[in-house]
Amino acid sequence: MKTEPNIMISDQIQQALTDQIIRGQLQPDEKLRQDHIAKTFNTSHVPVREALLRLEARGLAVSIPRRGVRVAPFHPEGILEVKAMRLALEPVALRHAIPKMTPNDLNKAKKAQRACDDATDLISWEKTNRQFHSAILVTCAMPRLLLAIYDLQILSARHLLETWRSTWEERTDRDHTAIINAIMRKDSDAAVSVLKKHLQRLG
Amino acid sequence: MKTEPNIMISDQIQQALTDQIIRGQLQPDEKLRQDHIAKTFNTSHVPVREALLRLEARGLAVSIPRRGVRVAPFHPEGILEVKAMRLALEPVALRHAIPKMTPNDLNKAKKAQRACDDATDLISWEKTNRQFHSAILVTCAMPRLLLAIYDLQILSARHLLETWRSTWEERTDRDHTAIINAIMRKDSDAAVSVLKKHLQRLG
DNA sequence: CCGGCATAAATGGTCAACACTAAATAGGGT
DNA sequence: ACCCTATTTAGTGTTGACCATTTATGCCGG
Repeated sequence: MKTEPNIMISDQIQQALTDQIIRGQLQPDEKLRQDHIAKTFNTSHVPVREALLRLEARGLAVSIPRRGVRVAPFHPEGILEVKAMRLALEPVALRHAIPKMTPNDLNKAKKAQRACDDATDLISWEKTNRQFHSAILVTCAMPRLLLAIYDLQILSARHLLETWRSTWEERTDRDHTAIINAIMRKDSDAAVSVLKKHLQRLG
Repeated sequence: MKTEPNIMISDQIQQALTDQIIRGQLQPDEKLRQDHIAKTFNTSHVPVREALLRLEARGLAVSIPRRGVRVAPFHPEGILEVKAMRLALEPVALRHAIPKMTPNDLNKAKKAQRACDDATDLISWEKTNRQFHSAILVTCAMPRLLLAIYDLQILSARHLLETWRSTWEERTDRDHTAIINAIMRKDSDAAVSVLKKHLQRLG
């Protein structure tokens, strides 16, 4: 009885690197050298290659063959693009999710909302915020769509943490409560419309 | 003077495998064993691993750690999901593309349209059809969005070739001409609306 | 004949060493 | 001093071997 998932080293490396990139510990355009990273994880550089490959696929890094991988830079157009894609995809997920939501699902969403409002620092707020946005969508049961949205949210998070690094203040998000309320009324149109406004406000 | 692109073996392997998966030469759920593939490409299995990893990220394969990679199966829900995502994303790209289109871009789109109508067999039609759908969107200049759409179109193509394997007949696509006409009038609303109907018809 | 167990083969993940390329450094001519 | 070229250095991409785990095979008792 020991079905541990993700024993693959490259997964752990990927996870660690995404965190570091999101939080700005690895800065845009910084070189990601395979054997250096390999040393810090006590592995060879092959699993690192795989992790970097996946980071690239997810838009967190850019690679030039034979010339190495770098942390993806911020382009204003890139941010706009991510926003446009979230604006297109998240409403689809939400519309599919709302009719399927059980009371249990709703409770989880409410819990995520509270955790988000209770956050006292920027990085824990960002994390709980992402969890809230996922919580209201998971019920749609569309794995590919959810994965795409997840990656876009990661990209947004990076931008968010960068721009609000020091200007963040504790607050309760009225949009979130409005969305929850609309979901409780099973009013998809209202929920989607609030979500759209909410997404447009960021950035 | 020899700037050959794609010097990485894994890229070639990835390309070859996507083609084979799309065309059904590799069937759903078929096992993709690393060193077998490696032998057919005269390489070791590490570049194959990388190719498979990317196939998985693009939704063409599924992998279970320590248990290997298989060609992604067809799920009806999966098809629906891809359709919903294209329906959400392609209109965004089209709306951004139309205002930026130069006469040159338009000509390329028309050329792609003609090539598509002139296709005499299913697989060449599928290819030109995809090229048409890309041609009307590239001008939006949103690389991440275009990449996402590209992958979704690949997924659609697989389903398309599978379902129409023998029931395909030569024809001219009226939707395509309607879209082109709307683009020529710079009528984004009309173009998007035709595109949506067009995408809904497939599947 | 069947099911379960032990053993063998196959396959996946990792590693250390190699080949080759691009960048860094040093040298030499003007 | 400067620019151009040679040589060193660092880093990427690939290989073949290695170990661990999974899957197939064969054996045994029932």
